[in-house]
Amino acid sequence: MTSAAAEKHRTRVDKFAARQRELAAAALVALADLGYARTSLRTIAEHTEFSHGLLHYYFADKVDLITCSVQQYKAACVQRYESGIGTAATAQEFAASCADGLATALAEAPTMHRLWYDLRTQSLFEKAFRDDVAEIDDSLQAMIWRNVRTYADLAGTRPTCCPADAYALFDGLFQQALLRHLTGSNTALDDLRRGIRELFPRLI
Amino acid sequence: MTSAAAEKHRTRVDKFAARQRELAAAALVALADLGYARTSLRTIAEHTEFSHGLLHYYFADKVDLITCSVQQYKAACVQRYESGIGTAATAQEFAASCADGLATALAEAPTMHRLWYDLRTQSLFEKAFRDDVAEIDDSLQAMIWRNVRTYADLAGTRPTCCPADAYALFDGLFQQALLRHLTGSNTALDDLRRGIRELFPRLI
DNA sequence: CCGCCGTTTGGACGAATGTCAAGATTTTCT
DNA sequence: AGAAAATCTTGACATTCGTCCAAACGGCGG
Repeated sequence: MTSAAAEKHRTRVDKFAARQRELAAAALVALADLGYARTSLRTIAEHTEFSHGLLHYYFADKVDLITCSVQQYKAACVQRYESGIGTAATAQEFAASCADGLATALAEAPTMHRLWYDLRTQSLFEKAFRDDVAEIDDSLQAMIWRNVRTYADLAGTRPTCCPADAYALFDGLFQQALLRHLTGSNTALDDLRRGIRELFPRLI
Repeated sequence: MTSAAAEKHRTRVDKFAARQRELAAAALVALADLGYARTSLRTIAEHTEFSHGLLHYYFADKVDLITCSVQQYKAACVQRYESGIGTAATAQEFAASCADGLATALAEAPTMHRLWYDLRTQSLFEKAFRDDVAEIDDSLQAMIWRNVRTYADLAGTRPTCCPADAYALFDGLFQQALLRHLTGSNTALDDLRRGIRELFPRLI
C-alpha cells in the first residue's frame, strides 16, 4: 500500500472513530440524565443531530454502544485524575487538598458520578459491562492509593490498610455524599470535605 | 359496625394484604435475579402461581408494586438487624462479631444486597423510590451507629466520627466486598471481615 | 459530468412492555 | 342453595423497544 493510500485510509478511520466518540459522548449525556434503565437508542439519538438508525452504523448493538461509552468515560476519568493534586507542604494541607478535589469533582458533575454508580451496579447484572467497569474501578483505586501513600509520606509514616480498603472507605464517603447532594442536602459537600480530611489520619 | 362485621372486614383486608406481601416477595426474588432495568411485570408474575393481570388488582401500577416491595424488603432488613449481635466481652470480640455478622449477611443473600444497591441508585433517577430508600438508609445507619457506640463503650472511649460517616465507611467496605464476591473473588468475605475488624479501632 | 463509496435517513418489522377491561371462577354471606 | 362480592384469567390495546434495510445524500476521483 502506498503511503498516500495509507494516509487516506487513516483519515477515513479517524473520521469514523471521531464520529464514534461523538456519539458515545452523546450517549453518556443521555445516560447521565436518565440512567441506564430508562435510556433507549432513540433517546440517545435525540441527544445528537442524527437519526436513530445511524447508531447501528457505528455500533454493533446497544451493548456495544454503551460499552464504548463506558470506555470513553473511563478515559476522561483517568485523565482528569492524573492531573493530580497541587503540591502541599504538610499532611493536613494535602488531606484538605484531596478533600477539595473530590468535593469539586462531585459538585461539577454529579449526574456523571451518579451514572458511574449506576453502571457499576448494572455490571453486576450484565456480564458485558463487567470488564470495563473493573478496569475503571482499578484505576480509581490506584488514584486513591497514590494519595494515601503521599499523605503517609508527608506524615512520616506508612498506611495501615491495604489499597482495596482505602478505596472502599473513600468511595463510601463519596457515594453517600453524592446521594445526599442529589437529594437536596446543601451540607453534603462540606460534610464530604470534612469526612475525607478526617479519614486520612485514620489510615496511618 | 358490629364486632363481627369488624372482624369480617379485618380478615378480608388481612387476606388482601397477605397476598400483596406474597406478590411483593415474588417481585423481590425477580428483581434480585435480574435487576430493576430488566424486570417486567410479566417476569414478576412468572415467579408466582398467578397471571400477570393480577398484579394490577393488588397494585396500582409498576411503581406502586416496586415501592411496596422495597418497603417489605426494608421491614425484613430492619428485623434481621434488630436481632443483633451476641454478647461480647471485649471490644475486639465485638468487632469480630460484627464483622462475622456482616460477612454472613453478604454470603447468605448476595443478590438481595445487589438489589439494594441497584434500588438505591435507581432512587437517584426515580423520585418515587426516594423516600422509601432514604428510610432504609437511615435505619441501616442507625444499626451501624449502635455498633460503633457499643464498640467505643467496650473500649472505654467515644467515637471520633459522626453516624453518617461511620455508615458511609462501613457501607463502602460492604459494597466493595459485594462487588468482588459476585465477580468470583473467593477472598472477598475474609477481606470484608478483616476490613471491618480493622475499621472499628479507626473510628474511636 | 458521472459514478463510486462512505454516510445518513426514515420507515418498517417483530417482540416486549405497562395498562386495562370483560368475563370466568372462587369465596362469602344470607 | 342462591345471590353477591371477591379474586383471578385471558386477551387485547397502544407504545416503545432493538434491529434491520432500502433508498437518498454528499463528496471526491476519474
